Amino acid sequence: MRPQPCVFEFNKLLTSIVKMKKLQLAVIRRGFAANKRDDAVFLFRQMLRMRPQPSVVQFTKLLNVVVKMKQYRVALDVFDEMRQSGAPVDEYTLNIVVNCHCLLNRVDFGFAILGSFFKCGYKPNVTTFTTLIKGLLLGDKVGEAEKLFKKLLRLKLCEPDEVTILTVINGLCKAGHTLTAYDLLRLFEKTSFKPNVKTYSTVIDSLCKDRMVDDALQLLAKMIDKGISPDIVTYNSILQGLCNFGRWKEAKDLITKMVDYKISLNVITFSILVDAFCKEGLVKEAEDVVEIMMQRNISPDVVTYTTLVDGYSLVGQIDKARKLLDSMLGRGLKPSIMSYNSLINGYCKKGKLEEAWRLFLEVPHKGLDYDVIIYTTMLRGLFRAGRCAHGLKLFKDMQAQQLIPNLVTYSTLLNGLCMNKQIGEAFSLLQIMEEKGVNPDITTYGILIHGLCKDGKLEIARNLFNGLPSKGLQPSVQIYTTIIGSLCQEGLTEEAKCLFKEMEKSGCAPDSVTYCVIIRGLLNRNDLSEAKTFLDEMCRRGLSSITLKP
DNA sequence: TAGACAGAAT
Repeated sequence: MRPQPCVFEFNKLLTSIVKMKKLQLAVIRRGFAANKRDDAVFLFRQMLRMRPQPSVVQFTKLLNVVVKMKQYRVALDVFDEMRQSGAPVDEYTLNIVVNCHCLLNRVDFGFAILGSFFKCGYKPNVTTFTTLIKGLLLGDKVGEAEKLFKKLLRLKLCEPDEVTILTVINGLCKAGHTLTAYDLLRLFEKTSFKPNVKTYSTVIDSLCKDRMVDDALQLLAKMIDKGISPDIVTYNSILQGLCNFGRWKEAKDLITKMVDYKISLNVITFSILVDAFCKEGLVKEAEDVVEIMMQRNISPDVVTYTTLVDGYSLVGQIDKARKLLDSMLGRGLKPSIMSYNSLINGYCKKGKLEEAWRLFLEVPHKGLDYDVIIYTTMLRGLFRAGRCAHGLKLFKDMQAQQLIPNLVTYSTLLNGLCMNKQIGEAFSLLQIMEEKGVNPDITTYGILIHGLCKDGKLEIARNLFNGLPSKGLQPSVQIYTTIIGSLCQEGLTEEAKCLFKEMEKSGCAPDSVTYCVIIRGLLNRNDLSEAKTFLDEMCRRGLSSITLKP
């Protein structure tokens, strides 16, 4: 097996900054990656003992390695020990610390470090303030970020640079304020803070992700007008936007254009295409894309293969999914937690629960940490197989592991309970989730309504349904369809027809399933003419009619 | 201190 990233990083650090043979041996003999915090602290203490003492640059490098491994908490622990032991600290070290606090969503602690700057005789610089702005936006504190930015200009605390501008725009986008970011970008165009290609690409990407692909295309035209050439990142964002909304012809044309403009397609470009084909269930085409990229000497990465594993799982080709995942190690790639999730999901869908469970238990032995999603996948699998007690135990286990169940986890669990006719338990759980501050959404209510209807508790389902508007929720097509179907089953076709009309009036367009459900209900009551009216209406609307059993 | 690719709920 190849070295894991953390061991690799530490070894790089050792060879680059710690030249003492004895220390290297000690560290290697001890074995890395047993505990990231301990390893970092151990290395740091060894450095403290070295004579001559390593410089501040070397201590800072150690911190940087820990940060690159995304172990922000560990980096802060090491920093605390550094200070207590009187290790040298400079403005670079302090900026790293500010960044860690921000990435841990504690921008307040980040601001507190400003005091340390002054105490140590340093001045916070443009990096410090840019990092703090990033931290504020990470916590969706848009107003405070704006205030800080203006303060920098007013008090001339530092000169914002290209990174500052990008950080502000990117922070707004990632906090879900794409249109604010867009307006600000247009505003910056008119000032001396000219946005660069990265800044334009960020907004283009965010517009695409927010379903505003046409606006993204317009912004692309505008940046070209201003003489800023889009690069591979810009095009990849647009490509993904087009693929996500089924605009295949434009996606194909974009690729042609990229080739014409001599933009070299990279592993991400191809991964986007693999993903697009897989989501459509076209795994053969996805395989072809992988083949083409290899012919071009572009190696598929963990994401490319994981996407394909997910594609195979989606279409039920579980053996191919397994083989591909197993082949990753041989190719020098370490499957991620997402790779395992996709495969576990595939096994669960195939009903191969034992295999899924075996794989789930293997996760820690692969050097990976469990996350909320993989637990949710496994929970779904267990409940689907009717193993409720096991599922509930796993739900407890995940919380014992400090993993906080989210809306999807609770909804999955509610569905599992409902499908196993444990309606009472489902409602108790609903109360628990609300107490924990997880607010049910329309999907959650859909699950409960569906469960109640399936269990013949139409009255309770209707009450829940009627209460949706007061919760600020608009019933979905599926929910209307569920209730209409249930009414039909009870022979209440008149009521079903009323609800159908009500649904249309509320602006919720019935789909082919809704039509089929009501047509079947009418046929069962031998109301042939009424059924024909609905059938004609359905065809008139261009909805494909799925087979209707007479 | 800088932008683009993958996983869970009816």
